[in-house]
Order: sequence, then C-alpha cells, then structure tokens
Amino acid sequence: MAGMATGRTAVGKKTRMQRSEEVRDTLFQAAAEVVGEYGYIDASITRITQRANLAQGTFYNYFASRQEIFDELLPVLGAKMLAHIRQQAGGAKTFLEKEELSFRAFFSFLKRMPYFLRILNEAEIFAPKAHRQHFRNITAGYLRFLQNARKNGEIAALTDEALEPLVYMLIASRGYLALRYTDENGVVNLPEEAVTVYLQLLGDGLTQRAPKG
Amino acid sequence: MAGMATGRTAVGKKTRMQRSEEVRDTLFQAAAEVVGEYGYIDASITRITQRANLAQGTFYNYFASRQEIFDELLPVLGAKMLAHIRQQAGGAKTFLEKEELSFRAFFSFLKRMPYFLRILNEAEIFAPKAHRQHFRNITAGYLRFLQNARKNGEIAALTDEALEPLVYMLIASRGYLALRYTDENGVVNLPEEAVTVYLQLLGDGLTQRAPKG
Amino acid sequence: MAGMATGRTAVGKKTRMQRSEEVRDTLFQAAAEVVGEYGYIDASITRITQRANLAQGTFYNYFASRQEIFDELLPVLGAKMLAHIRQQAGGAKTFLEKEELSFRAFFSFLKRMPYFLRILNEAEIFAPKAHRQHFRNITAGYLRFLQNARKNGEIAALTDEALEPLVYMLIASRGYLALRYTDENGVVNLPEEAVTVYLQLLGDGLTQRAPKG
Amino acid sequence: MAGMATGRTAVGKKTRMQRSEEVRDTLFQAAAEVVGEYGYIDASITRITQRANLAQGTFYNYFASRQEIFDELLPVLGAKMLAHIRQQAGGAKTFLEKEELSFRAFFSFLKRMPYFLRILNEAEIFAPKAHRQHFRNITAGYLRFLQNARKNGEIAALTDEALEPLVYMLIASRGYLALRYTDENGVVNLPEEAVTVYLQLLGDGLTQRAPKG
DNA sequence: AATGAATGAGGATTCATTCAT
DNA sequence: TATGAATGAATCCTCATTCAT
Repeated sequence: MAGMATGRTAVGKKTRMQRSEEVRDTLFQAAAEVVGEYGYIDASITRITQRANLAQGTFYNYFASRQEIFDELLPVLGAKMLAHIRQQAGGAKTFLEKEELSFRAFFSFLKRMPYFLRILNEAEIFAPKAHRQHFRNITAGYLRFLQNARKNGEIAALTDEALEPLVYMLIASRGYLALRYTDENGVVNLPEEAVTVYLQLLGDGLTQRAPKG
Repeated sequence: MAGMATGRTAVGKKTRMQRSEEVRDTLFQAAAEVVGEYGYIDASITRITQRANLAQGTFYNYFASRQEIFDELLPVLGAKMLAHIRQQAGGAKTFLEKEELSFRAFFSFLKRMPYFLRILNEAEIFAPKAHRQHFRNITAGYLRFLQNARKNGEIAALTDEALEPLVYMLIASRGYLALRYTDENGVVNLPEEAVTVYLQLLGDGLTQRAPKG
Repeated sequence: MAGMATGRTAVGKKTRMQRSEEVRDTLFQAAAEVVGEYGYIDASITRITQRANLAQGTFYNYFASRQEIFDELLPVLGAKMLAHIRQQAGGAKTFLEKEELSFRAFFSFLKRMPYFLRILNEAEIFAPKAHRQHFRNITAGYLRFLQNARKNGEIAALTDEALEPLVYMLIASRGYLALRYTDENGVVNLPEEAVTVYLQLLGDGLTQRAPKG
Repeated sequence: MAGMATGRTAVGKKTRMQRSEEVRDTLFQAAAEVVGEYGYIDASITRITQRANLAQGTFYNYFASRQEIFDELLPVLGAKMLAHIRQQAGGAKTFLEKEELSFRAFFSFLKRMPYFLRILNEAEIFAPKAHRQHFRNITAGYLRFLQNARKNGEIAALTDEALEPLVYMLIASRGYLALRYTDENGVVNLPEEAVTVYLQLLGDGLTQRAPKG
C-alpha cells in the first residue's frame, strides 16, 4: 500500500470530490486575485470566472452568491496570515523580539500575497461581518500577548482598558505602513527605518534622551 | 454699490453667482451627509438630490459627474478638520502638549462631524486621488512638526527617513481608534485610557520600568 | 374659454404630466398586448418596451417591477369589461333578458379586446392577488343580481348557499366557452347555439319535455 | 422461466426493463407531486429529481426534456380520473343519476389526488397540447353520453351544435367549483348545495315555479 | 438654471440541458 | 445506466448620465 496517493483511485484518476475541491479552490484563488487587482466592486462574476477559465454558471455550483465568496476571502486568507506570522515569530524570546519578528512577518506575508492587503482593507466595506470577525481574532490574540508581556514585567503595567486601544494602534500602524509602502503594482517595500522607529516607539518612546541602561 | 458683481444687490436680493454658490453648497452638504450615512456606494445621485430638495438633473449643472463630487468631499472637509485641529492645538507649548491637544482635537472634530470618518475611510477606495492628496497634506504638516520637535531636542534624533513612517503610524493610530470607538450611530466615544496610552507610547514607550526623572 | 383643451398649455403643447400619463399608458397597452400574445411568462421587459418603442430602463420609471404591471393588468381591464357589460345589459327588463345581454356582452368585449381572455386566465397563476380580487368583484355583483331576481320571483327560491356555487357555474361557463371558441389567432367566435343552450339551462333546464306555458 | 424477457427472473430479481419502468414511474410521481405543490413554473428538474431521490442527470435518461414530462402528466392522470368516474357512475340508471354520480366522483377523485386540480388547471398554460387532448377526450365521451340521453328522451332535443357548448359548460362548472372550494392546503370541500343547484340547473333550470310533475 | 423623463450598459442570478466519468 | 458538474443563454433590475423643455 505504500506510495498510494491519498484520495486517488487507481492510477492518477482523481475522485469527483477531489475535482470538486479543486474547482472550488480555483474559483477562490481567482476571486482573491481579482479582488486584489480590481477591488471588490469590480470583482464581477464574469471577471472571476474568466480568470478561472470557467463558465459563469459554474460559479454558482460552488458559492451561493457573490457575497458568499467575498465573505470567505478574509477568513481564509487571514488564517494564512496568522499562521505565517506565528511560524515566523515562533522562536522569539523577548517581547521586543517577538514584536519585531511578527511585524516583519506581516510584511513578508504581503510580499508573498500581494493581493491580501486590498482584500483586507476593502473588506471593512464589502464584507463587514468577515472584517469584524477577523479583527476580533487578531486583536484578541494580540491582547493576550500583551497581557503576558505585562505579567512578565516586559512592558509597563497598563490596565486592560489601556491595552485594548494599544492593540488597535499597533495593528493600525502595520496597516497604514503597508498601504504607504505599497507601490502601484501592489508590491510592498518597507524601509528598514520603519521597523526601527516602530520598535523604538514600543521600546523607549520618542521623548527619551538617552537609551535605558 | 449698484452693479457690483459680488455681494448682494441693493435690498437683500442675491446675485446670480451667490445663488449658484448656495445651490452648489447645498448639494455638497447633502452629498457629505449621504456618504456619511450610507457610504459612497449607496450615495446615488437620486439620494443626494433628494436630500438637497433638488431635481436629479440639477446635480449636473454643478458637478460634471458623481465622481467629481466624491473627489471634492475629502479635500474640503479635510481642510476643515485641519483648521479645527490647528485652532485647538494652537496654544500648546511642548511637543507632548501639542500632540495631546491635536489628538483630542481629531476626536472632537468627529463629534461635530460624525459623517467625516466614513468619508475619510471609504475615500481610500472610492476617491483614491483625493485620499492620497489628503494624506500628503496631513503628513507633510505632521512631518514638519516632528522635524521641529527634533530640532528643539524634544524628541529623539530620528532621521527624516524614520520620521515619515512615524507620521503614518501616528495618523493610523487615530484612524483605527476612531473606527474602534465609534458606535453604530456614528458617535465616537474615546476612552480616556486611549489618550493616556497614546501619549505614553510617544513619551517613554512601553518597556521602560521607571518614568524618566 | 370654450374649446380649450383641458390640461394643455397654450397651443398643442402637452404638459409633462400628460406626457407622463401617455407613456405609462403606452407601456400598459404594450404589456396587455404582449401578455395577450405570449402569455405572462414570455412577457419580458424587453418585449414590452420594444413593443412600446421605449428603452428598457424607461419601464422602471413607471412601474416598480414586472410584477407590478402584471398586477395592474386585470383590475384595469376587468373594470373595462364590467363597464362594457353593464352598458350593454343596461336596458334589459327581465332576468333572462339581462342574462342574455350580459352573456353576449362578455363575448363582444372579447371581440374588441382579444388579449383580455389570456390575461384573465393566466392571472390566476401569475397575478393571483389581482385574480382573486377580480373574482370577488365579479361574483359579488352577480350574486346581488341573482338575489334580486330571487326576490322578484324570477328565479327559484334558492338559498344563498346555493346561489354562490351557481354564480361560479355561470361564470365558469362563459370562461370555458370563450376558451373553446377562440381560434389560434385569438379571435372568439361563439356559435349562436351556445347562447341558446346557456339560456335554456337557466330557463327550463335540460330535462323538461315541454316548454313552460 | 429463465430467459424470459418480461416478468421477474428466478428469485425476486427484477429485469432491467422492470427496473427501468420503476425509475420512470418514480420520476413521474415526483413530478406530479411537485407540480401539484409548486405549480409547473417552480417544478424544476432539481426539485423533481430531489423528490425522486435521484440525480439530476438521471431525469434525462427517461424524459427527453422537462416539457416532455409536463406533457405526460395530464394524459396519464386524466385517464385515471376518467376511470374513477366511470367506475363510480357505472351503476346509475337515469341521466340525472349518472350526472350526480359522476359529478360527485370528480370531487371524490380530487380528494384522493389533491395535486390533480393544479396540474389540470395550469396545463392550459404549460402543457397546452396535453390540455387540448385531455379536453377532446373528456368532451367526446361526455358528448356521446348526452347524445344518448337525448336519444332516450331523457333530455331536451338539442342539436349536436348545441350539445357541444353544453358539454363545455358542464365541465367548466366542475372546474370552477373545484377551484372555489379548494382551501389553501389543496383540500377540496364541496358544499352539498353545490350539488343540488348543479342538478337543478340540469333538471328544471332556474326559472320554473313548480317542479315538473 | 431647473427639471425630470429617457436611455442603455452592466451585473447577478437561475436553470434546462449536456456530457464525461 | 446513474451521476452531478459544467455550461451559457436569458432575464430582471439599477443608476449614472443625457437631453429636451
């Protein structure tokens, strides 16, 4: 039995379910690209299915409506983003190290998935439910991370009420920086200084004269 | 006074140009409200002119297209925002004082103009040119302000290349906090802790143990 | 003032409202014809507006939806039918006379408005609300007429509970006969014998041997 | 018995043809139910095959098109109706007796096959050929019956030209009464008065003062 | 300048039918 | 023969924009 391709029958023939999964993925990928390139508004079913090399009607064998695929875009890709960040920041020891790694990881993810940023940003308008959910995910995790750092004495003893706005500020920073340093081709190019100043803010703030000893 | 083109003629009668300006303003104000309430997508010409108590066709006597009025929304209102912030933060002496005042001023502006936030946020998608221009305005001024503070030794000696991303991070923070603390009725309600933590980031950062002496 | 065309301004110019009414009528008439020829199912907006020599979009300036105009067809034309029948049967004295005249009037109306029969029949399926209302109108009037004839001793002393099914049977007869004697071009041609036998049923029934004296 | 094409092979195994017949029947029955419940318009292939617990494609192994099964519905079920009526009215002696029995039989058939009425009525629109054929069947038989009664002197000596419209009127009466007295659940409930008045029309008509002696 | 009706391009969606497995 | 995915034609409806009055 060794070497038998999982889910395949006999020799190289795919099962119907596999084929079906593949087509669905093709549509999903096409939608992600089209939304990334043209925005949700101009991501018509025509465009999506053309990109996927399928007939318009085929779309509706896999998604109940245009909105349905829109609502699925962010959750799926957002999870990938989180996975990527976790993987990249996994080895970090200190708070600042972890911050740096996950900060950088966000941008390296955008490099790999240039269309993600637009999907993320426009989701607030075109897939608000998905967007809210995504933010809840992100912020909840981030909040726990900060609470931990606080417990360990790695950051100042801020109340939970202060931590939450802090989370929003940090996420906001990433988002706007990504926007700012993405060129017209959708390629992000973050200057190293952005990392430095982000970490400085987190570290010693702006007004200190001398580094902490 | 007779024959004077601008101003009023004799007794309370408005000149043609004044009348025209008024109608244009009415449309502009209507558009701002409608976009604020329904978003650009659902800000149809029908809705805008209805709100302005005018006929659909009248719109095109004042604006060449729907996009044109969309493109005008942010520049005009953004200027108002800047004026408000400058006026509020005018008396501040130190860097942090000025930051606090203008930070608060942003939110007090939103209280007065609840529809501004949506206009601002969605402009990125629906009036990208205006959005870019608005950001250039904002960031340029902010940058000068930070350069000044740097010259005065009020903040760390960061390079210009670091200052620019910093500007984006600070503006981003305001934007996301506004979004986060705006309720479903469009009313913003910023917790005091948000101000505190914003200023702490700017001041001493997160990781310090003891306040600077 | 004599001779002044009502609703017209000055010389031959129509007011906007008049134009509007006319266009609406044109659409209504087009819809009636198209439904009469092709049935509701194939009465697409395209067909209706083409027949009216108008653009598709114009339709929606006058009717909120396709269903809306469908729902209006029967009430309007049904009222015309009733008016025609009343006018034709007005002079009748006796019960049977009135029956004969209105029976004939139904068919003469169909001659004038060949598309009415299909509109009426298919309305049961495609405009059920309008159809129910139409039937309530028709049957209510018919019932009162029979009650009157009963009071005057012109027909047998049937209970109200018997009168109602009777009404349905009489209306049914007209409807099916119309269907039966309408050719493929939509032209109705009722044989005189149909009138005779209808009246005989009402009069003496079928099983009598000799006419009543 | 081995090798016999029709019937069953040996032990309970069905022949291919039997199996095939069964599937076809399943589809037919499913279609009848679905049309009865939702009407022809909403009797999609999806619905029909789902009701039959078969895949969509299977449908086309047994029927060339959706229209084909629609065209088959009324002939098959109409024959059942006729059989039922004949069986119920078989024992009747006189004309009026037979009329009463078959009149009642029509309604008892509807009680057993609630979906028949809708199939019958809507067939005029959605399966016009079948509908015409069905009517030819029905009316031809009815006509012979009336001609017989005429020959026997049981009814008035009407010409054939008068008999035909009469047939339509009688059938029409049943149809409309069924419609009128069917509730929203598709259950028919004919008041006894309807029978009475139907028979009175046939018997002595409406205008007689005293019953025939 | 104000009006509001006319226009028609464009897009989502449905569903009978085909077809490869 | 059964399956169910793929197809694409067809249709309703929206709305920015134009234009005659």
